Amino acid sequence: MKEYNHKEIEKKWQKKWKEGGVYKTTEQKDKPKCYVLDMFPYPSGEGLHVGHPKGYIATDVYSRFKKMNGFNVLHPMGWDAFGLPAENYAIKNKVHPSLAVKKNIKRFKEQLGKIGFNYDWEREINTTNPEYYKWTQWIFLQMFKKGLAYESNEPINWCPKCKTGLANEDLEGDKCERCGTVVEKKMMRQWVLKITDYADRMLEDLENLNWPESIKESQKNWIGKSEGAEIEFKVKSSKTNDKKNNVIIIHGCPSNAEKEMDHRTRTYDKHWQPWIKNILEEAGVKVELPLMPHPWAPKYEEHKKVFEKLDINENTILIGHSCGASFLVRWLGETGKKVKSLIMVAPWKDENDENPICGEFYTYSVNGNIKLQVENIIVFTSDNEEEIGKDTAKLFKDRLEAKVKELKGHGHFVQRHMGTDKFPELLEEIIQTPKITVFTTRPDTLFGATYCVLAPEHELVDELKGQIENWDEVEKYRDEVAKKTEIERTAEGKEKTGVELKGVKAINPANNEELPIFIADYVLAHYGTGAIMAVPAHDERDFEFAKKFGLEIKQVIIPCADDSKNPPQNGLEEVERETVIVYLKDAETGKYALLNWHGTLEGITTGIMGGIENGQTSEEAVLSEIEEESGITGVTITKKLNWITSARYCASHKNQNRYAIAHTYLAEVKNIKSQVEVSDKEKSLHTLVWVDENEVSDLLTPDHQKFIWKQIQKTTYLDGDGRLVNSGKFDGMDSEEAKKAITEFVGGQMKTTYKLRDWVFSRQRYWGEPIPIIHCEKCGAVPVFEKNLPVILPEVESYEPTGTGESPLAGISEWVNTKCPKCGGAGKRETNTMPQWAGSSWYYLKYIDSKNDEVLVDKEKEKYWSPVDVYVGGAEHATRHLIYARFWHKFLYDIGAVNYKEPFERLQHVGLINAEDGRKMSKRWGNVVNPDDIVETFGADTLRVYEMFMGPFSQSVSWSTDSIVGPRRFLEKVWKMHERINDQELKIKNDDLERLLHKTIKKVSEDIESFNFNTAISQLMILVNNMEKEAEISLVCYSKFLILLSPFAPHIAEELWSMIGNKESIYLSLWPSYDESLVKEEKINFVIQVNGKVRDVVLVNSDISEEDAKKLVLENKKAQKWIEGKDIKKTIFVEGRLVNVIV
RNA sequence: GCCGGGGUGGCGGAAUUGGUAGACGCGGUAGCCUUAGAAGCUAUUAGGGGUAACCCUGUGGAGGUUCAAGUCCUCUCCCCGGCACCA
Repeated sequence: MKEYNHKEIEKKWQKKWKEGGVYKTTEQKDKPKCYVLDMFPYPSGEGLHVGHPKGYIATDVYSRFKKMNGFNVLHPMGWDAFGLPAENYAIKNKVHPSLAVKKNIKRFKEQLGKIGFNYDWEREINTTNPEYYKWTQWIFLQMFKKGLAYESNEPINWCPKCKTGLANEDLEGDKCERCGTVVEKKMMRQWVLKITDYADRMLEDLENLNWPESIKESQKNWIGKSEGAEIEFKVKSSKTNDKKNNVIIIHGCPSNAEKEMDHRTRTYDKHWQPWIKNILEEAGVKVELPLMPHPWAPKYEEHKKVFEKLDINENTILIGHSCGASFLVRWLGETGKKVKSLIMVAPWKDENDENPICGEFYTYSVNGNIKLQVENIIVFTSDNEEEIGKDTAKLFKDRLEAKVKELKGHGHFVQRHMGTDKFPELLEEIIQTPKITVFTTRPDTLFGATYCVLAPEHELVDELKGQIENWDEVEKYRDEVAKKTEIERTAEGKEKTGVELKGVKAINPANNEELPIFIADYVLAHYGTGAIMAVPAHDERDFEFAKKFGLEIKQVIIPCADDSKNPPQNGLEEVERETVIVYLKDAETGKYALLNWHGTLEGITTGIMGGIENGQTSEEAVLSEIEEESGITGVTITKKLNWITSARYCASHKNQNRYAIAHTYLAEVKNIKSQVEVSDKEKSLHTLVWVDENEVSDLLTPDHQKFIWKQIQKTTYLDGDGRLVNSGKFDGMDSEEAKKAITEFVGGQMKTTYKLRDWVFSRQRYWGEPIPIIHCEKCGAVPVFEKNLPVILPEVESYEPTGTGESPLAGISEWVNTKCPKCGGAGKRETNTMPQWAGSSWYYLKYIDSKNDEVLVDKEKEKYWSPVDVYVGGAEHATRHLIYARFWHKFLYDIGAVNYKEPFERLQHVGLINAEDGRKMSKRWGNVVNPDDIVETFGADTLRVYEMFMGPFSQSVSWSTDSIVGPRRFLEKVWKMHERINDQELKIKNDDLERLLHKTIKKVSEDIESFNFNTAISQLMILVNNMEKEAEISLVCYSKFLILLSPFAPHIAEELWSMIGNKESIYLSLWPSYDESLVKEEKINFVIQVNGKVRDVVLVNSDISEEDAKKLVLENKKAQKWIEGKDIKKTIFVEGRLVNVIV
């Protein structure tokens, strides 16, 4: 028998497989399919190291296994060759990227070829082929057409070394993920994809994917959904408002004019006009409310004289009520006077109204043919349908609406009777109050907001410039912040900084309190609304800021802990109690007094505590409780805790649940001698103990007391839910309920916010897909006609980045200058290219139909092969490739290009292989192991088995050339065993071996399915070790074993397979099945325990009955030794496993 | 800080999901074979005690539940990965 010569065997079979075309994808539609996919590599110049193939070996094993189990298998490979790595390599080595890529691909393919993969190379794709990127461009165009690709001018991440803009996903902290350079913010026109539109769906569909939990978490985190509310805070200025607008109110004709008029002031106090005048004047608006002549019988001619004397100009807002409104319309129509706004309040009366005075509106506007020079018209129609009749009201409203549209083209209608006391729309129009819109996830804490913070960049700051008294200081701070990088701004543990905007205040809409406004860099401009309400009592960051700036901290949530030892019982009445808890310190020893409770509360340890009696202050309650429970007097209260806490528990002696609100104190006593006698009753309830400070937390038993103790030591904010306090009518409400209630109360909006930002999609580099857009002066950004795709990446003399923010493509005028596809005029091509992630966002679809030039992918084929059944790759793609690809896929689903909502059904992480020194394999460290060398020395099969055997597949491990001999020895054994095959003997003689074979088939099958390759191989080794002991090995057993081995070591398996007389490739044979009855052991090692300790192990039939087992124990000498002379209390029997005797 | 995954011999790692802890492999030790080495083969290899039969201890640490805990619960320490002033 010849030696195991791996070189010869591997070379021979690799050639035969290629020539025989065994790995060509089969597509019989009646068979189930299995799409097994690797994350395709970018072909770097360094070639493969030994870590790269690990994932490819796994997919190879898996797909071979599936193939032999009757599946049509799709297992393709391709190249992700656009992007910075290839381009930088090309620049460094002074070759054109396309040449470099070609060369690198060739080298990669050679290296992969030596390992013996079953890839179907007929479906190979390359993202840099025009036939491929035609479709990448096509997808972009579809997105553009759906409004998902847009141009934007925002500060983006600019890497000064790579000289290109980067998406958020391309950063590691504040550094470029590629080169480690700190990125800058740079304003730049860029293409952006609206990935945020898909945030919710990507989040939702994550649930059903068979993906590692860690990746799902990362994606959830990255998408960062949080639900909260947007709430508006009005800004009040202490300076008089310098608004240019003046308001003139023209009252109507009160139904009872003479009676209602205050004859002394000659105004109508009971009407809304003086009220609104007050509000507006308080807000700094100049208001006139002229008294019109003959209020009880108004006449237009009289009004006209008054109008002419008023200061009505283009900044004027006119408010007319009833006939006042009608006269104004007529007057404006007649004079053509320009005004800013006309607000008509209930200018009603139908045209048949016999009162000619109020009919003016109809005469001169609805029925007349006039033009008004008014910027904005607002009409409040009456909703008092009873008064004017339903039909009339509707008719009137419809006509009025039509008329105003005709007059101005816009204007809006609010159906509201003016007798009510709220008309915010009206006031908004006039006052134009600046507002801070904040985003919060905790609207329940609104009453605890004690200041507001804007991001320094917030545009409201500019708007308020005139009102801010310390503008110099504000500007200085903004400059400082602008200079910092994101990381410097957000570094943890950094002292909070900020500047108050003096002269302006925010109004808390919940309680109308005036709050100071700050700008501070702890508030980020790009998240939420760029503004927050600060609730220092319940938010860590606000708390720190408030402490530093000495701002008010106001508790509005009482945290509540249900006592786990004594939880509230369902169905019992809940009684609220005000209580005190005090932690008393002995000033001399530093120890604290705690109570160990007795009776029904046995086992409970607390601080000194008790209820506050009627008429007592809480301080008095503290002193009296200490005296009653400990007898100690002369106590000084040293601190009242800022926070009120609470607990719910069951007071079983009173048959009630209690909600105890606890005021907490620290107290100290200097001389414990001055004691009074503790009553017997108190003594029977508890014992006082003194303990060290660091023991207190461990000893306290009720959860909320532990919590309080922690709060005492931290003196910090309270996060979490609870009941509301200091919150007006919401006091006592649970925070969860209050979130909605308070948001509604202040007219806020429930709102969902995401951390995910839109995808910055343009790169200012050469080596990428050209963005298929033409810019035309007339038509703007125009898509290239689909029939003109692909837009070929032109040859260029210098492909190095320009650094000016323009791609090298911008320099090729003959390429840039083209015709606008829309108008035929002069147009310029978009010169930015797509990022590296573009081509990889959909490549898995092209494998399905790689040669199709008509469509992206044939839908029928896609329906058969999609989704990818198993996708194998590194965890580093969690928040880039895997988010982008899901986004594109969902988009393609929406436009009907694909059949399924998700691209990758199951995802498996491949753990990295580090170098022997534990570091990453890298040229830099000189610790790279080249697979070519391993294949040369040990063989591809050994490499494959070793990499699968190293450890759990998803875990990273260090390479060890020493350990590789194990798998090699294993294959040698397999090889040598061939000598002992008895090909006459078809049956396995040895029953045990047959059972082991079936067990092995089962285990290996299950383990490959679940990617536990290491244990599958270990089981194969066990089988081989046992087969080795046999003098003769049956052909059946050996054949089945070879099939089990073949996914891992295809070359040696194929060679031995043919040596035992098979003509067809082992790849085409059927995976063996196992007999369930043979998987179970016939005899088992049955464990005999005494008191839970193993005392003996005996070989018995696996179906031993409980009675036999018990007998067995009594007969067992070793067990008897432990049982003798003792009573058997209990015997536990576990079927097929053990018997345990308790004595 | 938050989220996720871990911690088992000298090393990589198994453990039927609560039932013999250390499978399989590397390494080590002793022996066989050999002129010698390599390879191979045999035995042994968690730690401690004992001539031995055998006994005790043991899965980062401390408690707990259970007849029985690497596995479940509570607290705690350490390592790896992700996110990080996200309101």
